[in-house]
Amino acid sequence: MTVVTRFAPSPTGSLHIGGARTALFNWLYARGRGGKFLLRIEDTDRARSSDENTQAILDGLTWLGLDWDGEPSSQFANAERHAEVAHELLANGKAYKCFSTQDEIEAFREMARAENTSTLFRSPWRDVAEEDHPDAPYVVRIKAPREGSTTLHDEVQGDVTWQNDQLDDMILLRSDGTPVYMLAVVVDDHDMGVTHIIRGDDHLVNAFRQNLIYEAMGWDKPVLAHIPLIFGPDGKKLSKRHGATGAAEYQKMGYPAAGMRNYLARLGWSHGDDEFFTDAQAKEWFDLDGIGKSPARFDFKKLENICGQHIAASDDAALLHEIKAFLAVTGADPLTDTQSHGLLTAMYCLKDRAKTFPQLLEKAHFVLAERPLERDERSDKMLDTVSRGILSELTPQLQNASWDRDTLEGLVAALAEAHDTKLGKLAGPLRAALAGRSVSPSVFDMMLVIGRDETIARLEEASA
RNA sequence: GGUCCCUUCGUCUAUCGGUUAGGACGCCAGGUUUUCAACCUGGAAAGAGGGGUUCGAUUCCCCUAGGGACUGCCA
Repeated sequence: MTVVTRFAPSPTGSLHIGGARTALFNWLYARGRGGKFLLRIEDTDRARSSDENTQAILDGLTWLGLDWDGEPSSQFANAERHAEVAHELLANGKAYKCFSTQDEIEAFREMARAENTSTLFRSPWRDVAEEDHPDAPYVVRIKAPREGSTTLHDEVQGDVTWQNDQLDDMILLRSDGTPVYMLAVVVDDHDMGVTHIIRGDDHLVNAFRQNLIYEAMGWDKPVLAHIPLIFGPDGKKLSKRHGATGAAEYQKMGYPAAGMRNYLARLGWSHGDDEFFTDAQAKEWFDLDGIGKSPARFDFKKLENICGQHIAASDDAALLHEIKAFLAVTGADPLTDTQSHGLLTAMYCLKDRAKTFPQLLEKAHFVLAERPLERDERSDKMLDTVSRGILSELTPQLQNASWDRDTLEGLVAALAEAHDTKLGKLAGPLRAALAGRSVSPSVFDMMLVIGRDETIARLEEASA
């Protein structure tokens, strides 16, 4: 049997970080098994759904590298099919028409709340014969069993048992004939051939409601896996006050997608002691029984650490490509060809010192900037008269030196010795002259990257 | 309120009845060092509480506490 998973976001907002992880789990599960990963936009709430949000979700998934099979489907577009199923249920007596008005139901709930009794609405129309029906608007409700219990097996939560009298006769079709989410999900999942439903555990209770429809239609039930939610650093449900909740925000903060995938995968799932892994390993290792049952808190420190490892392990050209995309989403100026080329050349000494793209770019200033270099305050202080003098001695020596690391190191070391000081004392001013920043790669790496002419030009500029 | 789910170092987690309860991030101390980052060595740090079951419980069961989800003609 081919595995078919799906991610089914509702476009009432952009891609939430929790949703991103749900998508990731579904993607890993399908991709690791040669299965399909489908995307379904649950846009049946016409008032709150928007094309902009749908696009934002697609963009978020694309950024994360979670590619889906086929075209994303629209749940709203399947409304007729959903209604058809409801009518079939109506025809074979598994569902019924309920003429209770919303006001009546609300009045009942208020009373129930006041009396502290169950607010589950029991429709008086459940067993009323067709000929006694009024000519009035009605909703279609499913006939839920009121006795016994139902046990559902969940790959994460284990066996979960629910008393049937806790289930209400949920609405399938609204009084305007449109289908409701609970029906749409089941019909779509069935029609799309979904074999494994991996979703947030806020849907665990819904699984019992949806089970009613599977039972009534006699359909095969998919494997269930309800994964725990992600919390903010304070242990509360992740919300706006925690700062970044949308996937796009992480993209704008400059975290590499591979690092996000790795970190998000480790949040709630584990494979022994493995912390840092590639996509290929994640696909191979990912399994439902490795998913934990308790909610996990989001930890930026660990995210950064993992991201740093991924940046260091990345291919230079791929990194450049991703950095360009990062610049584009933040609205920064695109790199010129010269800058791109320089960044690529310098990548080897940049990528193992940064955890995010902004950090990498900061250290890349020496190769991105052009003369005259504007210096920050700290590096400006480095260039006092004494160090300027020493640097000016270096310039002529560089003129004919062989341009390799050993030679350059030797020259600077000798210069330091001549002035009865250490390399460490010279490195500061040298760095200031070459980068105009106090944070950068090794001074020798910088010289190697920008070359002899530019090095001399910058030194002359600094000692002028 | 009712129903359901969850609970190992600060955080993410390993353990599938017998371990000095392991790893990672973070933190602290020391080392290396050319800034940053990295690296090396060492260290502090956990089974929510209470009952059982068992020769033996972090592990199985129950209760309590805390947290969460659901309880819509939203998804």
